[in-house]
Amino acid sequence: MGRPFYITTPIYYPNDVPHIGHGYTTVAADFIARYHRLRGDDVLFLTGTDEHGQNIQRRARANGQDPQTFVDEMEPRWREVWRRLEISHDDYIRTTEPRHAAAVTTLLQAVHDNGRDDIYKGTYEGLYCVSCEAYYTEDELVDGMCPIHGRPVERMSEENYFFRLSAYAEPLLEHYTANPSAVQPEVRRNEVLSLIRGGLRDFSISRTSFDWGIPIPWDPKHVTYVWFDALTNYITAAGYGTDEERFATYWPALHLIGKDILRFHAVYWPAMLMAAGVEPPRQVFAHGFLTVGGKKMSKTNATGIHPFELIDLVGVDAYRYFFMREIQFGQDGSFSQEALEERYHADLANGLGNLASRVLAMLASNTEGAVPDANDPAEAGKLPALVDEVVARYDEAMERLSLTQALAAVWDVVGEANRYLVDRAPWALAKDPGRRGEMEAVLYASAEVLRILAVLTFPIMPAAAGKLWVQLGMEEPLEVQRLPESARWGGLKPGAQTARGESLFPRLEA
RNA sequence: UGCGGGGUGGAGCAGUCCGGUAGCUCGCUGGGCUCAUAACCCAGAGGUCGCAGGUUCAAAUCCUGCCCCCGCGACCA
Repeated sequence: MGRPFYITTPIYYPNDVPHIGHGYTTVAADFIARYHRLRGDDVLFLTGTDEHGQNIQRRARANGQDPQTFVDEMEPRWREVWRRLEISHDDYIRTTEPRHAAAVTTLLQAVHDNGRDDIYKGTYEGLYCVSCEAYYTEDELVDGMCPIHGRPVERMSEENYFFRLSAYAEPLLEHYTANPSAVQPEVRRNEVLSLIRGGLRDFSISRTSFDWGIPIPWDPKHVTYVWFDALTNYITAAGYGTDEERFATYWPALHLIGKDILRFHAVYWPAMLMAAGVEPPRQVFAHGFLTVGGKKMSKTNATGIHPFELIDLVGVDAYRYFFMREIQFGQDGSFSQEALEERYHADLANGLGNLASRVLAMLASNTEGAVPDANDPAEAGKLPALVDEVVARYDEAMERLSLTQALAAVWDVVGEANRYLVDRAPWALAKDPGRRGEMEAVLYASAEVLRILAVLTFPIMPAAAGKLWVQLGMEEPLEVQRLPESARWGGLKPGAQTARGESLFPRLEA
């Protein structure tokens, strides 16, 4: 097994409707995970659902269901989305699983017992609706009334356990000073540092006002509240509290998140782990948000687009490619169907797809589809050197999570391959029997570059890369290819039988 | 009011940290090619880098002030 690499997405709320924002995070994580597998790393890629809390309990009740039945019914919609987006997670966690209760219990107990009194009893105050048996925040109220029952809420207080976050400002600052890459990109790191310097308040980690959650081990009248439950999923899946060997192998993780939950991942979470004597995450990377029509995507302004709408339009490969290529990973970016279609045509149909089409067509008409025995890098123009350089740039960009740059590098090869064809004009060479050898060398180089492109695009476009791989007559599965070996010039075997097959990216009909 | 992001050719963006010929994609104009998904290749037009000062031999890039747009302060990536 190779070097361990653990990557996570946030866990999603079962009752949310999946939209392209959720898809964005998860596709990015999948791209990174697949890339690391291509490098030969021992990857653990985790996603899942966050199924506890008063919100779930409230909604289940409104549905006349018990919470477990409710989440059991809602949760499969998420797996369906991930299945259609070709998400290759190795593990899928539901916070209602027994292994998660075990990890949360172990973590809480470890913090509780750390000898520094980091968990203590305090009083929580809030606005309470007796009918819902739940607290609301000021903003959730409608005209000062409970949004569900329309009845007045009461200011109530209850005893809660609190986590002494305030004690961790210094340790966190030290950690982030010693590990500048632990929060990225740079803007987010600065944000976190100023947040910490601005002072940290202890936060409440338990509730007695509802019971849909994991009991506090030393005081089971209390259930664990939000963050101590949700964030812990990342170590649960790595084996914390159940499989120490697995945990030692994979932890610490790279957490991919949206910038909205930065504070919890970069402040609360590492502090919780420090308090329990567990190593903080290796890196928290917060990407930007998608905007639609200049506005942040949200349910309220009806800009929440379901991934299936777009998959049906351009296919899953183009879907995945578009978001990673169009939007500088880490920054906000706008989505529009026009941009999606434009990039589909420019990069995929006219770019890679058409390149494959012209090369395979020339092989079909000139060598009956067989790869000519004519590997001669000297006849391959700039391609072999460019491929080497691009693979290096690709690696370097992926390491920095500059996903957009990594893809741009790969498309430099597509551009050069198209120029190479015009330059060497194999269709003209084919008319001159005396230049048969030269034509074969050019066709070999053209097909070889396609083979390498299939390897490089596999992490972002697994289905299309696989199709191209088969069209090139490759026998070994694409899944077992490894970088950098598989990107070395000359891997295409003479005599292999290529086939034109269907277009990789047919033009969209207007 | 507070915090954060942004204002660069028609559109969308990179470059700003570590000053020194303003770059990419799309679109547009002209030409080439005809293997290919009316695709591909070449050339060209088009920008006083939000505004005003300042520092400097030199500023999109550093400093000061101002204007405009957007997001956050919601258990929505």
